[in-house]
Amino acid sequence: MSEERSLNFIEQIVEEDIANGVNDGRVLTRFPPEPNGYLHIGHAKSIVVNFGIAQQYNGKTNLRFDDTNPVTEDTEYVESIKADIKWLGFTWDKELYASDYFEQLYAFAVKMIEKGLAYVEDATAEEIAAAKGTPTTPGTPTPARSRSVAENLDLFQRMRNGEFKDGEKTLRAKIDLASPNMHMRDPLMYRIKHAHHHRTGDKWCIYPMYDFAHGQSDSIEQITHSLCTLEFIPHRPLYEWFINELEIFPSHQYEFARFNMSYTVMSKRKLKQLVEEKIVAGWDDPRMPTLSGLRRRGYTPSSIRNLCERVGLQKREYMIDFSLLEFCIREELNKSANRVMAVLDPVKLVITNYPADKVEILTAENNPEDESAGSRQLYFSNTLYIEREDFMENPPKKFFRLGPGLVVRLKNAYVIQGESVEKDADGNITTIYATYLPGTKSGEENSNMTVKGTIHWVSAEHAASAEVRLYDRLFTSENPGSEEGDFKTFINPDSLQVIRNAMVEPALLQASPGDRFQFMRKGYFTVDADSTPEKVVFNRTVTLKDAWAKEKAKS
RNA sequence: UGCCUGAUAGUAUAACGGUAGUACGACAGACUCUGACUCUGUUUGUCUUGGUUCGAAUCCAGGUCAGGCAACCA
Repeated sequence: MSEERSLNFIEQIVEEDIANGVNDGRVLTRFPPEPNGYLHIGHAKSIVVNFGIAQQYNGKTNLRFDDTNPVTEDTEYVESIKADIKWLGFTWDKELYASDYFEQLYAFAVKMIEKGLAYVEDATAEEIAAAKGTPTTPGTPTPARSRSVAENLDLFQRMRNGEFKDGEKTLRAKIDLASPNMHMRDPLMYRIKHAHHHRTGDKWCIYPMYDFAHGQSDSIEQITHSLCTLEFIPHRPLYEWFINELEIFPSHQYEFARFNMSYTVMSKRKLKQLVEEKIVAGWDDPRMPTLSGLRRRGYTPSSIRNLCERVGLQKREYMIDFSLLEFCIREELNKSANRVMAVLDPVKLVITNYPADKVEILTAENNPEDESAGSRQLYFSNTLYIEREDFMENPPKKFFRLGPGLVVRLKNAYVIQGESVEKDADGNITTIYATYLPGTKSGEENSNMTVKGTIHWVSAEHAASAEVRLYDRLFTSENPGSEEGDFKTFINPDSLQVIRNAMVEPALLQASPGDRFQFMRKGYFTVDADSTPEKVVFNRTVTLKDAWAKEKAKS
């Protein structure tokens, strides 16, 4: 067979661990989203990594919601996250919540206090920050740092009891105020929030911080390889310090570079802003990089998985070209999507030498890339709609379409020759007149005559009207998140164009939401959930590559 | 200024001391009843300076550049 794909650095670590009998060769990963927003394509990368590694090495993956901050989290997000993971094609072993461990985490905190490694702080956020020093100057202890174990135990119990207001007290680890790693300068373990939690309700008014919940949850679940993104590297010493001092199962953290893509933003905060300020229609707006948005746009789960795998896994930061995502979906849809004809910007074409009352039924193959896709029937008559841009009155040399005297093939039908046009008062073409060449119908004796161009069409009398939504990139800047100022100033004003009266093959009236088609010469489209029996709505997933557009752009 | 990461064509990735290869993009051409698909070809790269070695993208040292870290966010 072909040579093996080389192992990425995580696979190397896992294989080494298995070879050395670490955890008896057991592999258990976890995907730990915070339920405070919808999953995006960056999360897909993390899902593919975490679930993929486990699958590869006979392991399992837990889905664990990192729900330690009640004010931002909600069950709406829990449900969407679960749906998106399933859609991507992955199955988790256990569905878990960090909030399931609150009692255990509380006991861990008590243990830290008893060991003299945690204390209740009285200082405000500002005072704590000031006393932390700077990266180059050590911090200074607050008076609370020298409290007795007994007093800390009592105070922490009273924090839990609700005797203090938000922010009045915190629990801090007692580590090293002079550490060059700021995360080791007595980090917060617990804070007071009198807030309703989406799962524990009003049971708790103190909640653990990420650093005193994540690693401990990993350990409780006996996660073997805790895979996260680069920004958690400075947290690793703390992750290990807590596990070590708590003397609990030694999970290990490994970090990989997060997924970035050009012409979009990936931060949940920014995506949320787009939704809340109604710049997009919702989390599943087809322009959003969310999984629900990509789904509605027509992207397949396999195209997204494929993209994640192509990108690989490494520690250096990167920015993926939008064009790679487009390549992945085109590659798949080219093989699987049935071809149909849809005229997005219709202009009437009358064939003057074809009988006005005649209707022919022609046969068209559904997918030249897949014989098993079969064929369908098309109505042909003397009055058609063709694409306005497929006709030019004064065409340049390389224009292989219709014009006065120019010959072109109507896909699956006859060869025609352009004759004349009719215009309205403003000079816009209202009707194009042409003649057809008898015997040139697809399959007939003269059908092999060579013609430079082929255009798509629909029979005017038989066509159905449809709404088509053309999407383009949401931002005009390659990296809007890193630009100076408000990222919203780089919104692409033309990211959505709605066509209310496209003319399509009548059979498309029967299509269901989620169905995918190639509109010949135009792109790949999917049926939107907004469709009704009277009006089908199509979203453009991606255009076809367009050599003519490039040719035009040159001049 | 402290600590931590990292650096291979435009983008992304491979080569694990022995010919710098692949994909996407771009460009040129062939084919075409989709200016699609497919096929062929072209272009462009090891951050830098030293060192080790018969031999360095790879090992070592210095430098440069980029990113991260001083939330009661995760």
